[in-house]
Amino acid sequence: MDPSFDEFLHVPARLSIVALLAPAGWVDFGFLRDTIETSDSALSKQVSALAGAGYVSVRKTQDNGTRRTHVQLTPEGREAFQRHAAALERIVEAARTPVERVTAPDARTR
Amino acid sequence: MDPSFDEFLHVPARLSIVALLAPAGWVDFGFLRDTIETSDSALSKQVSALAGAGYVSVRKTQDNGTRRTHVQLTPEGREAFQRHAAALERIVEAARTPVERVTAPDARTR
DNA sequence: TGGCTGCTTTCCTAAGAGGAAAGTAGCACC
DNA sequence: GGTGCTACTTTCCTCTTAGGAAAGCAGCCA
Repeated sequence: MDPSFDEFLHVPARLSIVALLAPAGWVDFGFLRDTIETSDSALSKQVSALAGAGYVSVRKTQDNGTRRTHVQLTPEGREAFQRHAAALERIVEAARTPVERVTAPDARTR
Repeated sequence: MDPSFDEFLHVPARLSIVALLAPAGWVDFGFLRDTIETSDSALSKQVSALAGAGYVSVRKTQDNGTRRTHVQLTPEGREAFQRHAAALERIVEAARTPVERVTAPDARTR
């Protein structure tokens, strides 16, 4: 398989997080959770996993009273996502290009 | 999540099979197995799964001596794939479009 | 009848995802 | 300074699923 196909990023939960982060800067946890419609625990685990992979960085802030956690893609995370996105586009694109080596089972078929 | 995002098709093993079938007609089992570099058993299971979902049809042929199994996308399989591919493109595209609602943790951060 | 090819099925193990609920850190409030 | 609250985080557990290995099977040839 295409080496830039990133199985780790490919899982839906992770793909949606990273895709949402890609065009943004720091995004807060609650917004992420509500937008991708997941639970605190599921999101927290995925964010840790992404942070562990070096794909996102996490920052805690305190704006008088409210404490929030923000997440941002790291440069490596962005690159990984771009590579994976490119791999996906190649797949989708290849799927549009008729290929040879098709063994048509014709006549004496059953 | 986008309703046309097809989790069943999204798994890499299935995605590669379907993407390979998309531009082709009948493709034979051995070619499929060698191209996507998987095992007989893994491929057989995925093909059954896809057939069970109505996404592919399977045909056995016998050309004097050699017996082969061929697989083809069904119209539903093709549509499902196109929908999923479109969902992927929307994700990748959305990732390029800057989004509002980004909570920037600036100054008093830590 | 036995062997071979080309899948198919079974058996098993291991990974991983997510729900539920308990845990925790920092701050506000009294 | 203890209590509560908010905003996550971690643990525990269960369930699903993928794939390797190997046994099974069907058709055909010799």
